Amino acid sequence: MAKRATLTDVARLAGLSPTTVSMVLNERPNSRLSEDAAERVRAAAAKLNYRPNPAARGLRLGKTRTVGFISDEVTITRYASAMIRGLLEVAEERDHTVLISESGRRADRIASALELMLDRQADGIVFGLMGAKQIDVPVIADVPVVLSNARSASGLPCVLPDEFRAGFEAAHYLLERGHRRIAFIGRSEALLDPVLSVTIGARYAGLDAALAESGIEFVHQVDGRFWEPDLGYAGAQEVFQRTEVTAIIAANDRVAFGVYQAAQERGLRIPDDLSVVSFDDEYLASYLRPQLTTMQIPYLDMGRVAMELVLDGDPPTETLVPMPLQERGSVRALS
Amino acid sequence: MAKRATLTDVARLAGLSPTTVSMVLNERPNSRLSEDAAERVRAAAAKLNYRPNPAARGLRLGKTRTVGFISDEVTITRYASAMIRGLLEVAEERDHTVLISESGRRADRIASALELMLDRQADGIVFGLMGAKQIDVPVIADVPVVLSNARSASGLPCVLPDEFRAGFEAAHYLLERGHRRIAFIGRSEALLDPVLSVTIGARYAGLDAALAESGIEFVHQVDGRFWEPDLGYAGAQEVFQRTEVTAIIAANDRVAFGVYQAAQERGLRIPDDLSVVSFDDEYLASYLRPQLTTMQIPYLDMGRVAMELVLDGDPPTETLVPMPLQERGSVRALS
DNA sequence: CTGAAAGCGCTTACAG
DNA sequence: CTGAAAGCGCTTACAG
Repeated sequence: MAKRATLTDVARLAGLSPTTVSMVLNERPNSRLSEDAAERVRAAAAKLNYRPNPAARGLRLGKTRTVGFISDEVTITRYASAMIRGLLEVAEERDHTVLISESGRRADRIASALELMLDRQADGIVFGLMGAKQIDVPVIADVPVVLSNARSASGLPCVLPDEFRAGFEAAHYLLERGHRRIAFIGRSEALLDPVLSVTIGARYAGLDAALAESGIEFVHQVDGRFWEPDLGYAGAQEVFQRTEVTAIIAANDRVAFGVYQAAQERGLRIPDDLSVVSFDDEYLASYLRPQLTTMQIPYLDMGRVAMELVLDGDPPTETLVPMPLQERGSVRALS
Repeated sequence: MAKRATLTDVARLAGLSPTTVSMVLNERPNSRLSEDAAERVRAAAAKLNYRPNPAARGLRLGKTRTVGFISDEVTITRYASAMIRGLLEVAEERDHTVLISESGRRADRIASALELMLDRQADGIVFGLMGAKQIDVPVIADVPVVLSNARSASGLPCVLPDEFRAGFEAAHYLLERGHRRIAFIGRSEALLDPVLSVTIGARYAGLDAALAESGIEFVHQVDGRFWEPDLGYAGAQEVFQRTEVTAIIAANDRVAFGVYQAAQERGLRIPDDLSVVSFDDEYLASYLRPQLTTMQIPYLDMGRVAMELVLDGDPPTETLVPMPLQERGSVRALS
C-alpha cells in the first residue's frame, strides 16, 4: 500500500480541479457535473483507489460519522454483545463507525466517558446498560444522546424493552393453553426502586393484567429479589408444598433453572407435569432440557433502535421495543 | 457548552502565540518554556476548558490515537465482551480509543472490515476471534496488526491461550490430589484441523504429558467433537458402564454440564463420588452446583496483551497467555 | 526563549 | 459548467 491517494491526486489524474472532484464524489446535486467530467473523476478515483481522509473531512465539516457507545459494563452479560451488534449493524448500513468505552455506573465515570466521546467529536452518543436501570447522565446539548436499556434522572431519550407487554404475553401464553393454576417466583417490592430496575414493575403489571383478564390470580407467589437459581429451587419447593400448580412463571431464566432442579428432584417432568415460562432468554435457556420458553430481552433491537434514533436526530423521550417470545419446549397445552 | 475553545483562543487569552501554546501543552522538551509562560498557558487552557481537536491533530500528524477492533462475531459468547474490556482497559490507560467492527469469518468480509479501519486511519488493528481458529487476514504493511485468540495463515502476530500448560495443570491438579483413575470426554482428531481450532491439540498434549509424567494414561476416553451437554451426558454414561473412575476431565464446561446430569441420574455426588475438571470457565461454570473447577480462557488478558502489542509496535509472532485455574467445588482430594 | 508561516486533506462560498 | 482561494485546528520546521 503506497502513499494514500488524495483528492488532489485524483484531480490531477482526471485533469480537473479538486473542487469538481469533491463535487462529483459527494454527489452534490448541482447544475455541475457534465457526465463526461463525472466519469473521468470516478475513473481516476477508482484507479487510485481513492478514499477520503476522514480526519480532513472531520476537520472541515465538524462531523465525524462516528458515534460513541458507552456501556456500564461490557463484561457482565453476553448480551452486551448483542446490543453492540445491533449498534454496529445500523452504523454500518449508514456508513458510520462506532467508538466504544466503558464506564461504571458511577456518575463521575459516566461524565468522563462522555467527555472522552465529545472530545473525539462523536456525532452522537448511546449509553447502554445491561440491566434496565436509572442512571445519572449529564444533559449535554450538542449532539443527540440516547440511552439504551436505561432511563436517566434527567429525562434523556431512552429505549426500553416493552416489559408490560412481555409480562402480559408470558401469562397469556399459558392461559391460552388452558393453565389456570399458575405460580410466580420472584416478586419483589424492593426491585421497584428505579435505581435497581425501571422495568420490573411493568413486567409484574403485565403478568397481573393478563391473569385479571381471565378473572384469576396466581395461586401462589414466592417473594425474592435475588433472581438466581437458588431462589427458583427453594421457591419451587415452596410452591410444591403449598399447592398444586400446572405451571410456574419464573422471574428470569436463572430462577427457572432452579425450578428445573427442584422439579427433577421431585420427579416432575417438564413440560408433561409442569410447564415453565420465564424471562430474559439468556445463554442458559437453550441449554436446559427441555429448552426454556422465555421472553427475550431484545438487546440487539435496542441497539439497532438506539443507533437509528441517534442518527436520525431528535429522538422521542421513550421508545419501547417488543420482547419476542422464544417458544421452546417447556410448556405444554392442557388438553 | 459554548463553542469549543481552540488553540488560538488559548493563545489569545494567554497573550502568547499558538506555537508556544502547542509546545507547552504537548510538553515538548525544548529549551522553550519559561515557567512563567507555561503557567499562563496552562491557566488559560484550564479556564477555557480547552481540549485539542483530534481531527485537526489527526490531519496534521497522520496519527489518530485510535485502534480498530474487528471481531468475527461479537454476538456469540459473552466472553467476547471480556476481550473488548481488556482492549478498552489498556487503550484507556494509554489514552487511546477503540473503534469496533464486526466481520464474519469470510475472507472478503474481513478484508472489507480491515479496509474500513484503515480508511478511518486506525493506528493499529486487532482481530479477535471467539474460538481460537485460523483465519485469512491480508497482510498489510502500514500499521501493526495482531490477532487475539486466532492464528492467520499469513503468519501475522497473534496472542493465544497457553493451552498446553492449561491441559497439563488440569490433569496435574487431579493427580496431585491422588486421582489415578481418570477419564476424558471430548477427544477428537477432527478438531486438530486449524480451521476448527489452533489450540485443542495443545490442550490434549498437555493433558497427556501430565498423565505420562505420573506414568499413567486415561482409563477411558470418549471421542466426540461436538462439545455440548449431550456429549458429556452420553459420555459419562459410557464411562460409568465401562469402568470405575474417581474423576472425569471434560473437554469444556458444556460437556461438564452433561457429566453432572449423568452423575446425578446415577446417584453419584460431585465431588464426593466423582471429581470433575473442565475448560473454558463460561457462564455456566458458576451456576452448576457444585460450581465447576475449570481452566479459564483468558479473554480479558488476551485483549489486554493484544492491545499492548499493537500500541508498542513490532509484536512478536506468537505470545501465549496463561489460562488461570478457577478452583471451585467440583474436585475433592482423595485421602 | 518566542512567533510567523506553511501545510495536513478536505469542502464551500464566490467568481467567472 | 468549472476553478482559485480560504479556512477548519492543529504542529513543526525555520527565523529571530
